[in-house]
Amino acid sequence: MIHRWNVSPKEAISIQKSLKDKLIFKPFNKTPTYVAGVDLSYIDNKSLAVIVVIDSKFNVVEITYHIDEIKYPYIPGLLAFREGPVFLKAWQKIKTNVNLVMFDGHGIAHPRKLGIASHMGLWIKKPTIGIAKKKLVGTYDEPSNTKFSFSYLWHNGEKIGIVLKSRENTKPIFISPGHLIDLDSSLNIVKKYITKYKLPEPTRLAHIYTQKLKNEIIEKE
DNA sequence: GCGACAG
DNA sequence: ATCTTGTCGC
Repeated sequence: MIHRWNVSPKEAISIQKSLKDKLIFKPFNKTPTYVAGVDLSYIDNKSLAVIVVIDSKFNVVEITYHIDEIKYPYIPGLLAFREGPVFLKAWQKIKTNVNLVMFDGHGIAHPRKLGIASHMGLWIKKPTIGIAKKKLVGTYDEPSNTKFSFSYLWHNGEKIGIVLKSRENTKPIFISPGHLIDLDSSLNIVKKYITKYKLPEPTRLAHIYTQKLKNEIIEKE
């Protein structure tokens, strides 16, 4: 336990400010054997977290999930306080030795440099990367319409992420390091997991399974 | 005060 | 995230 989750928005913000300095950024050049993707969906008053683990050939080797009551509202900048607890419970069920985790949301591309990917990285002590579909903070130039062309996301005078055109004729994705990895390594790893779709396989598959599981649960009620 | 605002 | 069918365009 690093801290409590049942906190007010003000307390949450102070927690983020104190955790930010614990982040570590370093090169990650090895080829990961197992990479996990995380995504959530909502059913009535419950949230469903799904973790998909794939190997280097993009084969799914493990899937775990956890359903819990929604205990925190969605507040921009405090996403981890809404989705973090559910993810952590699903994470406890993972048996595979995961080498890196990709999250739906930002890493350090956050007002206090502690988006959900960074925050969760501190909890699980694993390299993490944030993959977001929209920016939260920062400015950038629109990358050209060519696969893998990119530009940097800047905030307060520093490079906090990469805006990548992962596929032609599609809005770019925002990549930022979470924990135990740096910006350049994050881009290289993510590119390796992009096939013909907008999102890298870990996150893309997690999203598919979270929707699939959700529908299976809905028809049974 | 106004606009922005991950999922 | 979620409510929701077809439709335009690469």
